[in-house]
Amino acid sequence: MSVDPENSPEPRIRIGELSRRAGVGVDTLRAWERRYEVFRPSRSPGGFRLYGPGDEARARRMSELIAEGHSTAEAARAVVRPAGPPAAGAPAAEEVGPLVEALVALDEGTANSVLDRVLATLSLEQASALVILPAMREVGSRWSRGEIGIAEEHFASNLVRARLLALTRGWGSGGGRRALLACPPGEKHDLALIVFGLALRDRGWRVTFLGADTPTGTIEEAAGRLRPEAVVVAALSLERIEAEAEALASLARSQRLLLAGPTEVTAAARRLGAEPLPPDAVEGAAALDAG
Amino acid sequence: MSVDPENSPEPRIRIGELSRRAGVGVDTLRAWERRYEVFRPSRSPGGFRLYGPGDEARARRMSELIAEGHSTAEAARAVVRPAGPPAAGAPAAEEVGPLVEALVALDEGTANSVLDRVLATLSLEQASALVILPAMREVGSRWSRGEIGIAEEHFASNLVRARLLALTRGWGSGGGRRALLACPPGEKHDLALIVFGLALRDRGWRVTFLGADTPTGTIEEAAGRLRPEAVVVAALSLERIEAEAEALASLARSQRLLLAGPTEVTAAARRLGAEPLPPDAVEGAAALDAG
DNA sequence: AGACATTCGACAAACTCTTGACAACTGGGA
DNA sequence: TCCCAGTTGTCAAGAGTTTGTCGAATGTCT
Repeated sequence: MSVDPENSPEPRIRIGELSRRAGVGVDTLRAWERRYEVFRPSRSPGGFRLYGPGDEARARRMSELIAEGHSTAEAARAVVRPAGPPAAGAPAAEEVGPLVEALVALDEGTANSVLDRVLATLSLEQASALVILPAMREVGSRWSRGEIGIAEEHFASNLVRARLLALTRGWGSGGGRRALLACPPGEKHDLALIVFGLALRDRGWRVTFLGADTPTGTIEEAAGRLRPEAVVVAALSLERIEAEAEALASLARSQRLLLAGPTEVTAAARRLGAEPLPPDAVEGAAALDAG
Repeated sequence: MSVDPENSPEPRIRIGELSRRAGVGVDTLRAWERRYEVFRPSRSPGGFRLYGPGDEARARRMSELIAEGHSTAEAARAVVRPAGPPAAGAPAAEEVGPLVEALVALDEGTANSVLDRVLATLSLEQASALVILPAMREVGSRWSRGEIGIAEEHFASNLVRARLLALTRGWGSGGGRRALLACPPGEKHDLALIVFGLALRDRGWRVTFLGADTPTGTIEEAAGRLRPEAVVVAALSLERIEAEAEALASLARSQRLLLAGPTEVTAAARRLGAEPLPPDAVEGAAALDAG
């Protein structure tokens, strides 16, 4: 799952500017590309390299790793590899703090560069599981502790939602198995559900997304028309499920229904005739795909 | 919105005046037009270029992007939403129907291709005003007539929101005047507000977006911290405003508050100490920028 | 009349391209 | 300790690209 910078509205930069921003010489940048394929810049009509948003992050990360004593080849391997378990957990977790700080400070620029770096370094699934969703959970708990206002929570959700939704182009097309995704009435947190959808998409599924706050009856109607292989309903709090228990049970009789969310939510699944999904969105997608 | 700049009552200026206002040489302006089609000025009977209000913003934004280190060509790519055939009003309106049909059929592929075509043909402002927002209004009214369910409405909002949010990258950065945008509690339709924010961004503003369903008190807190030049609150129904009348009036005492929405909403503005904005999102942005 | 505009072609400064090379450094092995 | 091989940042040369600016001849506006 990669974003191609060609069609991005974001203007690209040439090698000199990248050099200034990242603090790496132009010759070095070209050498890294030639020798390790760290970058794959697009080209201007005349052949000039044009770098996208993630490239500055990659160059910075290279410098960082080299400064920490790794060889250039090693750094390149760490930066270029889309997914890599070795030692990816620790450094990724370090991004959570800065991301949270930027979000609660309503600082769009910083938040976006952290996200650029994270999405450039990690696979989408890792980025979501290790950084983005933990950061949003932290924002949520700061709000429930009264440390920040709803404004900050809204700002953070909207910014992160924008980044994630940008990756959803075409997730409803193709020939794979189809899943219908929605949050029950009253549930406004759809970020984890988006991540879930993206993870499913990566596994070849077709995703139809109804989003937050969707009445159970209309989920059932839509399911009747689309005939998905699975209907996934996600909620953060048990109340939303309890309030709709009857309608969900009815839905479960006509569709394969899966419940996602914290353990108290999924615990209610069997009683309603639904299947529980692991609390982690990415794990959940894997489980659904496997089952 | 001034769809057809030819007939707009807006003052039209010649190249020298634009050069002075935007701080860009006349030769440079002509070169940008010739080489990148950044402008499409109309002409006087004698052949003089006549520029509209958006052109100054475009020129300014070009300078800004170039100062940030982007090449002129890339700045141009980011600034031009390739304007389609002149007088594109009629053909554009023809896209509304197919878009609505695709959306209510939960057909992501078709909906996205219509949007692709529309965004490739028209400026963002035209696409919003002539196609996207009308289509969403049509979806909304079909729902209120009971012809479609909330599922379709949700699907449509989410798909369109994803496309629009993808264009918001960086709208909070830069050096322009800052605006704080939010919908009042209970108001869930933020699409027009996003369009409004994008139109402001095109005019050089910085946008901080709190989104749907934001308590007035937290708007006030955020405004206290960000000190924006304008706070814009948008609602589709008067009820949302009335329910928050007192809080909004209080907000209007400490901030420059503008109300956007249908006429019955903006009619309530003056009573609350706020300023009304035109119902059309793009016109509204132009008005705020001009005032 | 005089300020302001138009087009077209052209130029030069700043930047970037590729290829190939080289010197400084590293980490062993003899 | 010396030497070798691999690694890596930097440089050079010559060609090509990008882009602001200019000149010249001509036309428009008030």
